[in-house]
Amino acid sequence: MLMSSVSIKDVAARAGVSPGTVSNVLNRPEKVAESTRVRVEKAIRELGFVRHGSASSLRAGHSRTIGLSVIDIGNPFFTDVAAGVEEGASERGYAVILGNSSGDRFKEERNLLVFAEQRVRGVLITPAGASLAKLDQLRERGISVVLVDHPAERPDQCSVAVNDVTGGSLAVSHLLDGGAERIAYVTGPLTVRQCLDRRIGAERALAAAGRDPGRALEEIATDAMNARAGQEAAEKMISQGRLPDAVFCANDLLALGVMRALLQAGVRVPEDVALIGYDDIDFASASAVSLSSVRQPTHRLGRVATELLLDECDNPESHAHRQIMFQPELVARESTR
Amino acid sequence: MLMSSVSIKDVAARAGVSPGTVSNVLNRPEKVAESTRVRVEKAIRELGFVRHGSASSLRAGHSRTIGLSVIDIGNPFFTDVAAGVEEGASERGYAVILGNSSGDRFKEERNLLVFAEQRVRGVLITPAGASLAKLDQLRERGISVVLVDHPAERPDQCSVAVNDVTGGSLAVSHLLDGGAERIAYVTGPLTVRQCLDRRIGAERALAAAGRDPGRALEEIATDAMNARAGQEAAEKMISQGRLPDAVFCANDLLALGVMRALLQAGVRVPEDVALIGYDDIDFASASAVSLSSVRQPTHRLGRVATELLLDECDNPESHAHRQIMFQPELVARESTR
DNA sequence: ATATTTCGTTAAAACGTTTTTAAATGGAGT
DNA sequence: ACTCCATTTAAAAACGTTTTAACGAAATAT
Repeated sequence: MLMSSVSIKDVAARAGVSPGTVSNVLNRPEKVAESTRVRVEKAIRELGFVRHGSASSLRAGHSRTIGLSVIDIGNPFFTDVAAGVEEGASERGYAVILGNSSGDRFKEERNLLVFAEQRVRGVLITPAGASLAKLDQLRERGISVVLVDHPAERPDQCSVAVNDVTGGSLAVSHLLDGGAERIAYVTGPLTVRQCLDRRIGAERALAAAGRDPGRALEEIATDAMNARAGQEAAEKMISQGRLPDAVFCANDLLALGVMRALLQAGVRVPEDVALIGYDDIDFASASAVSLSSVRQPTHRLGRVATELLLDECDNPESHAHRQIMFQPELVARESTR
Repeated sequence: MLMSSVSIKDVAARAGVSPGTVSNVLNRPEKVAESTRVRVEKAIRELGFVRHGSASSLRAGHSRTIGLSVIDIGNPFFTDVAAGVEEGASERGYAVILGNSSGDRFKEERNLLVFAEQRVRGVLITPAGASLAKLDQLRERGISVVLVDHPAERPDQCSVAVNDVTGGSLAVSHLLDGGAERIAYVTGPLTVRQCLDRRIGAERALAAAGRDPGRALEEIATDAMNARAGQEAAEKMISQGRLPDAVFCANDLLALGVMRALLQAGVRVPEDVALIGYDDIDFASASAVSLSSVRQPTHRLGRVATELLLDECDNPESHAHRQIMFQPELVARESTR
């Protein structure tokens, strides 16, 4: 039984070298003679030595952790992103500190504070509140930041996003192709950039088809972007008796909720009302009527963001800031046949 | 613009006190006089001081982070657990380091190593490999461990789980009530305890109904527990032309895959084949035919596990190890009508 | 008045690494 | 044998905090 902590000194003593040499074995193995290296490695194994990350990052000035702040860990979209991040980070030996902001600006700031205290190497964030100023404070502290699913406003920062205007256009063009006249847009708060951009895309598609966005598009904003909110929105539409020809939802969770409410009320999808969501989460194709959606390269989003971040951390001077914009893709299924 | 790092010394200088006093303000505010406290707090605010977590935990001997290792972050079951964990941890000022083992023993051990390096205060883990010995090594290092969704074998460790034997019984009894004669059990690897326990429960239900488990229950094991694996399993059943009356799946993801394959092949659910899953993930009720399932208190699982862990960390001597076992609950929907 | 306690504060020593500087070692060239 | 250089190791100084023991001053008791 190895008690509490065995330090680099114990390893050094056992291997008959100095602590500095052990450190070199750990961090610059090429600098140390083969024979001593194997001796040290043997001692490390025998003593079960584990490097003390705090001591290491205290002295080195930076840790091997990154912070990830997402808006809703319960949403498969963010889960996929998180999986991509975890994959990319762990491959390069970085640990991921997870923060869930729940779209709450206050919680988001608390996450950033925790990240700052932990002296994370960098932060990946899908910004929820207007905390862009806080992010600059992080940068001033030497913590790199990459925006995820949010295009950077300035050229001196990295970001990874998907073109939501295009996505909104794709969705609504598709509905128009199917013959829709009156379209409802069920969305989360319009302060959320994604929701706003997708609406802009929707309006462009309408305009391009010669329709008047003011008349053809009705907007129903909810306070959350989950299935419950979608269901409630649809129930309200139904009880008011003003059903549109088609519904475009700002994400799949909303759409699944809308679908549930419609089917329960005996409204046929897509015959009475066509329905399209956004994100193409795994479950979209398994729903009652398989759900048309707009697919985003979610996992890649997380992966690429992580690679960008770690590149910025590891090669600070050669690093060129990039704003990457992926393109979404229409996935037509039964709900818009 | 505040350059790099302002330390406790800078704060001390500004407030005209010693560094030790600043530390006291941070950690034992009651020990320091009101007047100096406000003076120090003012200096902290003005300088934008953020405590250096690494230095702090180096000296104090423990950090304010916990590690969470889950089997599949893409599975809503684990996502819910993770959300519960994040909630409980952040409320008490702890950061969560996320590790995804993907059911891979090797990745799991790598996660534990990262946790050990970060000197996390404790670890929450849904064990994937047979790394129980590794967990004892962590305990010897003074890192508390709470098993999540896995009952502890020994009384000196904490665990939080849901009774899977009961759950398996509930599911199969329900299928038998619906008139099923031949039942298929679509499961992940039987080395996964949950899968095994649920089968044991299934067999008990059969025995209790006077059936011969050897005849009435056919087992189809897959290598993963996601929708794709379920779909493939069902496709194989269909192509072999040996369809059972009912299918019990070890989780909802498998069940959704099975449902997709069945419906695509023109098999009616539940008329031709009844279907029940496990976990009652959000999407179960939104699927093509709403899915019957066995509900687990997922979010609570994560929350309670975190509370147990932090209690053990904060009150090491008064802490009593507990093995908490929740009871699952049957949720009957269309797929078993 | 002095002795004792209490309270608030400080100085200094850790914590376990990394990094820098200096020293030791050994081999080649003179 | 001697210098010179290259390679490898040793020693010591940081990094920013927490903590212990000691201290002075004020408050209370003798």
